[in-house]
Order: sequence, then C-alpha cells, then structure tokens
Amino acid sequence: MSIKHGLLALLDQGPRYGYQLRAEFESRTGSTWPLNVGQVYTTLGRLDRDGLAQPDGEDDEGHVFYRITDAGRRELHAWFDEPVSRADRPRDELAIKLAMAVTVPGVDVVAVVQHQRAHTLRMLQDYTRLKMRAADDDLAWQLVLENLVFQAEAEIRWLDHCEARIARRDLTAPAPAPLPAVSDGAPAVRGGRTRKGRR
Amino acid sequence: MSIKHGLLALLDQGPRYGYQLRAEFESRTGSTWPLNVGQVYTTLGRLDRDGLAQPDGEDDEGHVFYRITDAGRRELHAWFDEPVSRADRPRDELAIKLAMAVTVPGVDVVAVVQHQRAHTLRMLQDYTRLKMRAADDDLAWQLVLENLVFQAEAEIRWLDHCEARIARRDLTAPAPAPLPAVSDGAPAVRGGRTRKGRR
DNA sequence: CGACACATGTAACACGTTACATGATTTG
DNA sequence: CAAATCATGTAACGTGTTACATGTGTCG
Repeated sequence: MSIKHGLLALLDQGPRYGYQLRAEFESRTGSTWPLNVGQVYTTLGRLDRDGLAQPDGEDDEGHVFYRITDAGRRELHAWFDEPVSRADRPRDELAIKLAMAVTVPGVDVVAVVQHQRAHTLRMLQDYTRLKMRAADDDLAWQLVLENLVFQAEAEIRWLDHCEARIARRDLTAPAPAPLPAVSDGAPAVRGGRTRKGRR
Repeated sequence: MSIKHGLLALLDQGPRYGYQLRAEFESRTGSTWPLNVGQVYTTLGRLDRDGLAQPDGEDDEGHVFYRITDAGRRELHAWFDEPVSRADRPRDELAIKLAMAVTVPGVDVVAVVQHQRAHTLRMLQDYTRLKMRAADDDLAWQLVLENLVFQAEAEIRWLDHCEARIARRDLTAPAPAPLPAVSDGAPAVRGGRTRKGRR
C-alpha cells in the first residue's frame, strides 16, 4: 500500500518512467528502504489496471512514461487525508516474540531482550551517522531518518522496561527450575466441547 | 513470519489444534492483533510442508492435533536468538506518507500531521484504557500493550518534531503560492542516457 | 573488450486477508 | 427451534520479495 501511494505521489508531480520512479522514491527515503525495480513495474501495471495511472507514451530515448489519472489524484489525496491506523500496520514481530518468550518455558527471555537491545542500539548509531550524510535541504530523508531514530529509542526504552518487568516477575515467582529443555506431552489447556463428525 | 514462529512457540508447549492455537495466540496479544482462523490452518500446512511441525492424530473429540518437530524447535530457538533487524520490518507507511507530503506541492502537510497526531493520541488513550482491563498476571499482554504505548508516544513526539521542522522550512522558503492544485506536464527530473531498442 | 549502470519487464514464490463452505454442539 | 460458538478447511485476491531474461549505453 505504501509503494502504490508513494508512486502515485511521485506521478502527481508529472509523468515519470519506472526506473526514474524507483530512483526518486529511494532518494526520498534515503535508500533506507531500497525498492526493487521489478516491483515498480508490477505496481505501475496494477495502477493502470485500477485506473489510477495510465501509460503516457515514450520519449525520444524510449522511456515508457506513466501519467496519473483523476481517479489516481483522488486516491492520493484520500491517502493524505486519512491517518494511518493501527489496523493498517502489520503485527510487530518483536512484540510477538517477547510475548511468546515470556510464556514459553525454557527460553532465556533476558538474553533475548539484551541481544535485541544491543542490536537496536547499533542501528540507532547507524542512523545518527547517516544523518550527518543527509543534505541540509533534504527534508524528506531527514524526517524518515528521524522517524527511525524515534522508533528505535522507543524500542530501547520498552526493552529496558521489559527487563525490569521480567526481573520483578522472577522475584515473585522464584526458581523456574531449568527443565530438561522441552516439555512435550498432553496439552495443558483444553477447553472445548465434544465434536465427532467432520467434512 | 511472526505468525509462523508464534505458532511454533505455542506448539513447543505441547501439541495443539488449530482453533486452540488461535485462541492462545490472541490471549497473548490481548486480541490486539486478531488472528484469522483460516490463517492458522494454512500456516499449520506450511509448517508441515517445511518439516517444522507434524499432524499428531485426533483426540476422542475429533480435534486435529499438531506437534512440533526437532527442526521446528531449532527454528524456534534460532528465532529467539537472532534479533529482528530493520531489514525484517516492513516499510513504515506513515514515514513514507510524510516524506511524500513534504515533497509534493499542493499538499497541506501540517494538516496531515495534525490529523495523524489526533488519531494516534486517541489510540494511545485506548491503550491506557485497555491496560486497566489486562489481568495483573498476564505479562505477555501487558508487554504488548506497553509496546504499543511506547511506539505511539514516539510517533507523537516525531509528529511534533515534523511540524516544527516544516514550520522552520516554510519560514525560510516563504509563500509556496497556492498553485492551481495540479502541476502536470514535462517531468522536472530527467537524468539518463539514450536508449532505443527494447525487447 | 569487459564491467557496470541504465532500463523494461516476467515468473515464481511467500505471506496475509477476506470470504465462503460445512458441520457439530451449546444455550437461550 | 434459532442463534451463537466451536471447529476444520478451501479459494480468491493483493502485495511484497527474489531471481531471471534481455538489451543499450558508458567508461576504463
């Protein structure tokens, strides 16, 4: 969805061709999210199919241009108007991982948290290093980078918070006793009614 | 990827059947990320195909159980061991939206930022309200909720930051002059070499 | 000439979402 | 009985990722 609308936004500034769109997209996100060229062409195909953009002929150099349609402009401005809601966002893998880690016995949650923390911290340093490379007038790239910085900082704060929480829990419920690694057997939870016939 | 590993983590606690897996998955994420049942079955099929889990017969009530394999356990612990990197994460739609909004003329960026801010603030309030509903001993759900809170707070801070940045830019480069909404025509950017033959 | 960037496309595959089909059991 | 819940699955569709095929122009 982001690519589709991103390309529409670029096309709104005038006809573009595939390779050019990819370059402009990446320049705005500072190649933070590299975009496969193939995807640009398939997305352009879909935009055409959905009536949001149209092929607009080739220039003297053979570049295949696309032009945004009126429907495309409506779609684009609808995108700008409505906020991104949580429902639009994919499940956060890290959150799920920790939710599972604190549940499954035999997992060293604290180690998981600390590995992740170290990794995120390294990424944070990369971002601040990248920020020096970004041109002063390149607002788009700067905002994207700062977004990553803010998110990474929040993640680190959350991880610290998790560690404290887990420590607190492990104090209350003491020795988890290092089991023989795997507990297989009868399921602990089994709510449900009877059922027999199927299909 | 999160679902696959999430189910593996649940299966690591003993054999489960589809419907049960969905219930346990959602209880851990506090139904923050509702999981379609159908997806559980297709994912179980893929786990089977990839040798990470196996059907383990039916019980007297007709429930089709699955069991994690050794390969599945290795995969699961590899997942816990390696941190989720930025490359694993999908592109942030909001970041892309703002990067585009500050670039495309004729878009009221400040309005976009403020709408999003209001929306995220509402979500933040929902989360804190939900947090009161979470049981004291349900650490997994609490951590997930707090993750959402931390992320939302970071987003709001970033949005405020964006607004300040944009205001600063609009001072330097003054009246953007409300153009007739759309600028169509010759592309402004056109780097590239000549090319003629294709296919 | 050979490597590389430019440029357009296709095919295969993985994953997620929604909707649908089917049937049993429980509860009001 | 009717509606809701439990339970298992399939089909269709959208999107994203990777790899491949193909060819031109530039530069060392």
